[in-house]
Amino acid sequence: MGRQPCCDKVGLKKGPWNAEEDQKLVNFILTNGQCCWRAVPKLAGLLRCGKSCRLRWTNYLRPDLKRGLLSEYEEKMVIDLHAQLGNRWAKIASHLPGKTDNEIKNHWNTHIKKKLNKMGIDPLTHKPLPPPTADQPPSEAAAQPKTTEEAEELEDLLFKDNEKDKITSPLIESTELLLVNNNDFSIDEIPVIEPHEIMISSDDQNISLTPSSSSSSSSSSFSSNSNDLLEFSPSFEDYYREIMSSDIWDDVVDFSNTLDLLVDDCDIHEPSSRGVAKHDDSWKFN
DNA sequence: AATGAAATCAACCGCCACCAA
DNA sequence: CTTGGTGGCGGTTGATTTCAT
Repeated sequence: MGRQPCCDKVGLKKGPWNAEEDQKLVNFILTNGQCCWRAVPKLAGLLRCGKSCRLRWTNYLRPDLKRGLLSEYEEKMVIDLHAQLGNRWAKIASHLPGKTDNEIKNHWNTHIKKKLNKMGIDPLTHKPLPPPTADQPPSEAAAQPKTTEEAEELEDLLFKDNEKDKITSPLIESTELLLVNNNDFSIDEIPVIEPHEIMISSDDQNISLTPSSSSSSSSSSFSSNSNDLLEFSPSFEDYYREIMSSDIWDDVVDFSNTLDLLVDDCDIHEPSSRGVAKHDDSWKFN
């Protein structure tokens, strides 16, 4: 007698989601909110497991997701948080608005791990890897930094130099706090970024939202030294501030109405002819 | 252009924590 | 306290894409 499956898997669809399924799920959740994932597939008319629906929503369809690669300082945040928390991806993701645990986990495994290895840092312990022995000839994977550039990059990644490139983002201040008092700082004290402080990005442009009045005592304005940050149009900023200041997640129906407004103003590109809704195919707003 | 290798990432699986009965 | 249901998490898989030859 084995473990009872999370749901009746007979006749359930698996694998990649298509645009039609996405739409059904989004429509259902925007109309009814998130409740009882087990019941969602049936009520939404999906031949999916409830777990699969939850995962699809949280990792891909949620409107507050910020898709795309992690920015440089988000990557730094991940490294630093990982040093404190280990593989607690959900916890790490909670400090990076718009990013999912899955995304961060994937990014860690595919990019950051290699990067750290290349720089001679053990991604598990965040300590320098032992120098190669005779039995263990040097490999590229565990090489110590050789060039000045590599050493500088390493330094950047590990936040050793707080004075350099001082960034006034609330995100970075959180990390600086953590570094200044690394020994006794609890990661749970890192302030989760408030909605009005969120920086979101779309495909080709990043959207920088300047908080009207910052809740942070040390940061009165949001700015970044990153050149790819652009001020977004006031209309969107106003819109975004409006929806984020309302209790959208307590009352998803309200958000649905707001989204309708957005949809009215934006072109939604139909998913590509490919059956699988991958990345930007499903819901692309102009 | 063809092919195999490597990289990427969405999705699945199984375990665990929490909560209500 | 025990049990069953549910949601959430982290590890892993495997299909797809990209790169190298």
